[in-house]
Amino acid sequence: MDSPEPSSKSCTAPISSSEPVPAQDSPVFNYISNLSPIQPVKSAPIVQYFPGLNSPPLLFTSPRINAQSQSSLLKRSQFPQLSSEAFCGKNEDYNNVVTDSDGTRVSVSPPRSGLNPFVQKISDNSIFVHEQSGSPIRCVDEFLVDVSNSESGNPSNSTNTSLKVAESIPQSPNSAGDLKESVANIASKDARQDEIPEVAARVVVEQAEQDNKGNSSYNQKDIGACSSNTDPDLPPTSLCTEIVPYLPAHSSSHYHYGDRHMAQFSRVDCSMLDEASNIPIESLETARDCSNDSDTISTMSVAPDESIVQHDSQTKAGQHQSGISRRCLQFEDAQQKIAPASSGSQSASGIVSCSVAPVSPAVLEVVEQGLSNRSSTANDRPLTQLASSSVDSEKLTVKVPKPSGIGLHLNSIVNGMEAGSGATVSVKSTERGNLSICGKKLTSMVSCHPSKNMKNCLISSNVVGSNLTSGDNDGRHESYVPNTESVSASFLLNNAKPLNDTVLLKPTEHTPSHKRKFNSEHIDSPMDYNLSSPQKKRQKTSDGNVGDGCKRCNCKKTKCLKLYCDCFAAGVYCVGSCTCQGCFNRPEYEDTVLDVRQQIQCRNPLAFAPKVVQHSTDSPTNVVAEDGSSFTPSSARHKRGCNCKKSMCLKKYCECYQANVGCSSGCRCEGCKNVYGRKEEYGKDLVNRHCITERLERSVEEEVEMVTATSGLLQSDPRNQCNLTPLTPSFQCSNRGKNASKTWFTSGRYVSSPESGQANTAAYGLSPGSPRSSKNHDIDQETTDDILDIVPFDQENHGNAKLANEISPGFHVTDNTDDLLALPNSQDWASNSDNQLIPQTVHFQSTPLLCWRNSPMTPMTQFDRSGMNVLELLDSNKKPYVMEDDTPEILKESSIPQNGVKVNSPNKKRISPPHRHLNELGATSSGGGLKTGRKFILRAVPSFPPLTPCIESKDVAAHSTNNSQKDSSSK
DNA sequence: GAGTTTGAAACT
DNA sequence: CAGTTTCAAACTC
Repeated sequence: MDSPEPSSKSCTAPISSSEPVPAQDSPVFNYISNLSPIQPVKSAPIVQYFPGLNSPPLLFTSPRINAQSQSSLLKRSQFPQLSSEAFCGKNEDYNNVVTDSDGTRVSVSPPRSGLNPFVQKISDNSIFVHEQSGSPIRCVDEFLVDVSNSESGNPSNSTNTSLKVAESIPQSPNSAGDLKESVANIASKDARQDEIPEVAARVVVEQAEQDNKGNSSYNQKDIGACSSNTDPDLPPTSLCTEIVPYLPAHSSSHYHYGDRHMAQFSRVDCSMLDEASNIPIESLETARDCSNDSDTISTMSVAPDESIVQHDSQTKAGQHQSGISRRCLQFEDAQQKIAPASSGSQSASGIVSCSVAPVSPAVLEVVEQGLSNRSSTANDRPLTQLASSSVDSEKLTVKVPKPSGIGLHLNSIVNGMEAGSGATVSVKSTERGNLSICGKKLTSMVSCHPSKNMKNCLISSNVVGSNLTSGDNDGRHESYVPNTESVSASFLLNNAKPLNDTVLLKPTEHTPSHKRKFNSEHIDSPMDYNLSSPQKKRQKTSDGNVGDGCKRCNCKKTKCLKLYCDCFAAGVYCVGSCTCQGCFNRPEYEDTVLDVRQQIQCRNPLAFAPKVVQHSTDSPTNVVAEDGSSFTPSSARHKRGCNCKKSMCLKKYCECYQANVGCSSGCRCEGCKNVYGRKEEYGKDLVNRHCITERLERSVEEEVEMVTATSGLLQSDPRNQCNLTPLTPSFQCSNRGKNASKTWFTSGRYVSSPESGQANTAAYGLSPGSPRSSKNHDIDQETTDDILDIVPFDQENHGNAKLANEISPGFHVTDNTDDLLALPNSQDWASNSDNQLIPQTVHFQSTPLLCWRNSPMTPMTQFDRSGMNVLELLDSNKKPYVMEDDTPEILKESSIPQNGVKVNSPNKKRISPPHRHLNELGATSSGGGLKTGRKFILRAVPSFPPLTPCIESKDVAAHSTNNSQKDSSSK
C-alpha cells in the first residue's frame, strides 16, 4: 500500500520497498511469480520500515550527523514551536513517513544518525545531551506518533505525541493529517499548556487526561523547565539532573549494550524530551547546550530502531524495534519501577509501547506515574494517552501473560514476575500491564509469543532508564542508572509495575502522591525512606514487588550499595518503601552510588546487565510462535543460570524461576523442576526447534527445487534465468514458509550480520551507495519482500544467531563468510544436491536463522548475484557441503556479528578462495566459499544496478537455477 | 514478626 | 577457579 512511497524514498533502503515494486515491474518477475507459487509478499508498510531503518545513511552517518539529528531532534522536540514542519520534512526525507495500511503514517525514522555509539558522556550536561539526543530519536518516534496523531486528525492529540500515538494506534489509523498541522496544533497547545504550573509530570498526566477528553493542555513549560531544571516546581531532582548522573554511569557501565542501550536510553530521554518537546524550545535548547558536549549520536543511531518500533506498533515494525530495543533491558525494570517516577524513561517505554499500539494500560499507567513523578511530562503524555486509549490497565495486564523479565535484573524481574503468571488482573496485573504491553510489542515485533514475549517486549520497549525516578515513597524508584545495557526494556515490562495500579488510569492523581522529586529533594532522606512505612514495603513485599512493582529492599549491612540490594542491582534508588538501613542508595548519594556501581562494573561489566535475556533461541522461537507456540517456553533464559541445590528451581530462590524463565544449559541447578522450563528440556526445545527449522527448510528446498525446475528454461542464460527465476528460493521459502519462515528469514538476515545493525543495515542497503549495499539491497529486497517484517536489529541478529545455535545445536552462526559457507545447513542442502546455488538461498529459507546468521546476506547475495559465478565455482560440490560442514562450526560461534559485518562489508571482495579450494576444502573450507561468494557478489552488484530487488532476486534465482543445473550436471 | 532456609554476591 | 563467607530475600512457623 504505502510501500510505494517508502520504496521510492527507500532507494537507499532498497530492501523492503524496492523489492516488490521492481520485481513486479519486471516482466520476468511476473513470469516467475506466475510460475512459482511463491509470492513476494511483504506489506509495503513493513518494507517501508526497513528502508527507513536500514537506511544506510543512518548507519553510516557520522556522529556529526547525529549531532545534526540531535539538533533536529531538538527542533523536533520543539516541534510545536520550531519547525515542526521542517522536522516533519526531515523525517519524510528519511522516508520515515510511510503510511500504513491503516492509513496511519508510519515514520521510519531515519537514521539520522548514525550510528554513533553512544557517547559516553560524562558530564551531567552530557547526559542531558543524551536526553536531548535521545529526544531526537524520540522525536522521530514522536514524530511518527505525531504523524499518526496528525493522521488521526486530532491536534490535541498531537500534543501528546506518544499518547496520541497509542491512541491513534489502537484507533488506528488515521489520518493523514499533516504532521505539520499536528505540530502546529501541538505548539498551540503547548502555548496553552503554559498555563499549568504544576509539576510537569503531573501536567503530563493531566494532559493525558485532557487529551483523553480531547483537551490537550499540555504544559510544555513545565516540561521544559524540568528539562532545563529551570522549573522551580520541579525539584532539583528534575530529570535533567538525575539523568545526568545516571547516564554517565550507564554509558560507562553499559557500554556494551551501549549503542543499543544508549539508544534506548536516549530514546527514553528523547521521549521525555520529545514529550517535553512540547516544552519550550528554549528549555530544549538549554538541554542541547548541555548535551551538545555529549554525542547525541548514540541516540541517533538508535532512532531508526525507534522508528521501527513505532512502525511495529502499528504494524510489524515492532519486531525490529524489539530487536533494537532488546538490547536494553535491565534498567527498564528499574525504570519501570521508576517509571512512575521517571517519566523520561518511562515515556520512552511508553512510547515504544505506544508504538506497539495497543499499549497496555498498565504501561500507560506506569508511564503516567513516571510522568507524574517526573518532569518528563512528555513521557507522561504518551502514557496518559496510551492509558486513555487503552484505558483499563487491568485489561492490559491481563493480556500480559508473564512478566518475564527478560533483560531485567532479577530484581526488577521479580517484581514483574511475580505475576509470573501474569495474567492476574490485580495490581500485579497492572504491573504486568507493562509487561503485557511489552508482550504486545513483542507480539508485534515477533508476532509470536505474547506471554514470554514480555522479554521481547521489554526489549523493544527499552525504557531508558534514565530517569526515572520515581520513586516515591510509594516505592517508586528512581533509576540512576539507566544502564543502557540493561536497558531496561525488560525492566519496564516487568516492573511496569503498577505503579499505581489504580492510578494508572489516572496519572494525575498519582502524580501528586507519587511524584517524587528526583533528587535528594524529593527523596526523603534516605533514612526516611527507610523509615518510610514498613507497611508499604510489606505491601510490596507481599507480592514481592512493591506496589509499584518495584522491589523494596531490606538491606541491613550493605548500605544498599551491593548487588545484594535489589534496588541497587536494578539501578534504582531506594525508596521510601524500602526498609533498608543506612541506605546510601539514594539520590543524595548519587556520587557514591555511581562510584560503587562503577567499581562493581569494573569487577563485572555485566553486573548490572539484565540477568534474564531472551535467548537467541527465543527470538526464533518467537518467530516460530507465529507458527506455533512451541517455542514459547524458551523465550528467555537467565544469563548466568541458577545454581539451585535444594529449591529445585521451584521457588523464588531460583533466579530463573523468579524471572519466570526456564532453566537452561547454563544452569547448574540440581534436580531442576523449573515449571518454566527444565534445564534438561532446554536442549530438547532446541532440538525441536531445530527440527522445525529443518522442516521448514526442507519445504523451502522443495519449493526451491520446484522453482528451479520451472526456471530451468532460463538456465541457458544465467542472468536470464535469474530474471526468470525471480523467485529466489529465499522468496519461495519465505513465501512458503509461513510467516514464521519469513520471520526466520528476516531474523536470519539480520542475524547474519548481527553484529551490528550496521552490518545488517549495510547489508540491507543501509549503504545503498556501496555496491555491496546494492547487493544487499537485492537480497534485502528479496528478503524484505518476504521478510519485510523482519527485524533488522542487532538483537534479533544476536538472537537469531543464538537461536540458530540453540535451535540447531549444530549450527552456530558466524559472520564470517567462511561460516556462511558452512552455514547453510549443509545436510539439508546436501540432500538437495541439485541446487547448490539454491542452497544458499535455501539456506535462508530453510534455516533462515542459521543461514542468515552464518552468512548473513552476503553469502546469499553472493550466490545470488554472482549467482552464476559462484555457482560455477562452487558449483556442484561445495556449496552444499560447505554449508554443511561449516554449519556446525559456525553454530558454535554466535558471535556472528563480526563475521557478519565483514561479510557485509563491501570490501569483502576479499577474495573468494579458488573454487577449487572450496571444492577441495569442501565443507570445511567454509571461508573460501564465502569469500568467493563475496567476490561474486561484488561482481554481480556492479552488473546489477542497485536496483530493484526484483532483479536481484531474479539473479539469485538464476544463480540458484544455474547452480542447481551445474550441480546436477556435475553430479 | 521472628526465625530458618536458600542461593547469589562477595570475598579469599 | 574453587571454596568460603556474607548477605538479603524467600520462606516457614
